[in-house]
Amino acid sequence: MLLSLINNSIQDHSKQKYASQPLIRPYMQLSPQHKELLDDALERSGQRTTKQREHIFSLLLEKRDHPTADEIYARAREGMPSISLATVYNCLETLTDTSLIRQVNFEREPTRYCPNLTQHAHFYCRESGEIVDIELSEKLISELMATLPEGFSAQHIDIAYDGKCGECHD
Amino acid sequence: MLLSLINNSIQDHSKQKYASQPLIRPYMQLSPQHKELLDDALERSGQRTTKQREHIFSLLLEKRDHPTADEIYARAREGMPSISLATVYNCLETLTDTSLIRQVNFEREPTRYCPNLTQHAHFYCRESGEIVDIELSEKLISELMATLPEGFSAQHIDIAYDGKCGECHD
DNA sequence: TTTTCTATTTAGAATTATTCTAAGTAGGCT
DNA sequence: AGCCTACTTAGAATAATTCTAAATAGAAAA
Repeated sequence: MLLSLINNSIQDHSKQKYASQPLIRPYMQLSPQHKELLDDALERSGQRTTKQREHIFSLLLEKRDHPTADEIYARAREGMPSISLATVYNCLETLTDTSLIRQVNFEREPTRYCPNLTQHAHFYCRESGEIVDIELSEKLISELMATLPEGFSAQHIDIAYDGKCGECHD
Repeated sequence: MLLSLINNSIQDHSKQKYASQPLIRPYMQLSPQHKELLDDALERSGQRTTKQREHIFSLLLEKRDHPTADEIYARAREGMPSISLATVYNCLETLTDTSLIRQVNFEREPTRYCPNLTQHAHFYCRESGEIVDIELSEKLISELMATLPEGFSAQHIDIAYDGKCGECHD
């Protein structure tokens, strides 16, 4: 299971036709587990699984950084040159709405996308621009919830640190 | 001291000239304490105190919600009809840079401005749109800091809850 | 299979918050 | 009084995102 997730990013070109066309990066390297996850989530909300949605989802799972829509668009075109930016936005919206990925915002910078669905915060390094996931303990989350006034209930807490990451320290 | 802050919002029209013009809301209701705070902060960073900057600052202190630039622009024009939106943006930037106010962002919505400089989180009510300051204990802040990996240091933590506020609960 | 029907994709226009530009203004300093 | 620079102003420019309308795809019906 763990292995299959890691192998996500390793491609098998062996089944491709002998290329008379220049070799392009094939799309859809989704593991069966992730494919099922995607299909189920889309079906549950009455939407179709499309090549574009699979492609975008697989890109996000493969390279686990926090790309913007533009960056995803650039990566997506490598394996699917005809995809449009509007479709990238549409797919990202669909994946977000079906809780397969989440959006991450820093100040008013372009929205970034993240396939890590565990409760976690983000650390933004001002030096390198790097964004790092910070796991949060259940205890900390419940303390944060307990801080709310009587009668308030939160569906979500968004926590963003900014400063200097380990790499960028003297 | 506390009284003078509260009285901020109460206007004294008595010193105005007998109006041959329609009476407009005068600007600059800054208490001496806040005036000094503003003057000092601006002077320290080599900038001037202007009518516009005083006006914007006083508006933010007077009504302690979390207005957007547009809302501030609308309020500002009541007492200063000739002010421009660009100036509102400029003033807000200056006040932010001199740490007299802070910016608050939710998702990619328009930036909001907040004169509360204590360490606090924001609660955004999806029902009423209300934004409420949530005070955070020192203990909680240091626990959040302690959660960071070795070698990381944060200048700032941005915490935004969203859900239903007390008013909007059944 | 062929047809039908609706969801999806696409290109490009539109929107919107914010920043930039260049010209005018104000007010402290010689 | 005149100069100098910071500030304000109106409007143009920018950039991320959403909208629009036409083309496409692929599931379901016939």
